[in-house]
Amino acid sequence: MLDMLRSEGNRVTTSRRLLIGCLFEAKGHLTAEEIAEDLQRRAPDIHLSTIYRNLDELERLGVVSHSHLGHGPATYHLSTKVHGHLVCEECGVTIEAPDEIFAELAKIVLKEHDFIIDPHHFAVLGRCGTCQQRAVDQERSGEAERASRT
Amino acid sequence: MLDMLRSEGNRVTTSRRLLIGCLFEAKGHLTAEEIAEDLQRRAPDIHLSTIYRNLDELERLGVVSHSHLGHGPATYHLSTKVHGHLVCEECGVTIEAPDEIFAELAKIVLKEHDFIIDPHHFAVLGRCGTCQQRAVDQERSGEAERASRT
DNA sequence: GTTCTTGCAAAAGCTTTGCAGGAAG
DNA sequence: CTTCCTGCAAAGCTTTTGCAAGAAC
Repeated sequence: MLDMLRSEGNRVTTSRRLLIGCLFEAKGHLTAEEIAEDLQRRAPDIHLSTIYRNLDELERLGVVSHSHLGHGPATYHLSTKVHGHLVCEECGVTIEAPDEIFAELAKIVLKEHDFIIDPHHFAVLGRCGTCQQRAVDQERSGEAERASRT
Repeated sequence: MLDMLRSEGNRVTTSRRLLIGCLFEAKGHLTAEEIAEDLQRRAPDIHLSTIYRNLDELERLGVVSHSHLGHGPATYHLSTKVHGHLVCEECGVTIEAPDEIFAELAKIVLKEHDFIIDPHHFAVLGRCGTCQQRAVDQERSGEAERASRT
């Protein structure tokens, strides 16, 4: 990947080496801020703006992608690690979903709208099982309360 | 809807009347800024922050929703008008999609992840037919150029 | 040496908040 | 007359940009 940078006329610098290392090791989804904290442990004066610039560059080269998992900052990861996300609007939990779940949607949308979906860029929001259950429970206790008042 | 506001202890004010009117007439997706321009034609000193506050309030009451159609500002509309969106990452065109296209995805996700999706909040990004075609054409002319150089 | 990168500071874009005066009920 | 709303100004958060000093090649 460093060679790839070089061959495009880009320089191989400390911040880029560390950034790429960080992305390789990363388990999940890192925001620019989180990446900054990580890199700054090894090189304290790497600046956030440098990280944004490097992420942009790597994204242009196609090796990095970002996703939006809800309101709040974007998250970055290697393009090789892309996958879909389900994010609960209530508690914010993020579920990583295999791409197969989008197969049918992709097919329909291509046929009906001549549109190729990229199901990774934006998460699919909704409500997780736990929060559904909580909503049901609250509904029930609300009913009980109303009943007890009569 | 004005009665609904009143019954919740909220006041019916000029800005709220105009805001609701604007949302009823609106064809598509309006950003807060666009709503502001519209209302200010009738009441020049309605402030953007007032609009944000009113939209939040109406959203809390469940009559307004917002969606994110890409990078850039959120768009607001009556909850009765929600629908899915396909947005081209390249040219930005927005296609309104009927909800049926999400039926299969919803079913799978519920079964596999006990998760109820809300397919309206975030658009589905991807590439529209026109931009696909353009990419193919460019690829072809690139090939031609490379060939002519040999 | 030339060109690309960086740190810093500042600004941009969208949205939220504190406050004091004003309107709705 | 009490409570809620509003305009304004300011700040918040994420991301981008201009610039001059510095590093990679």
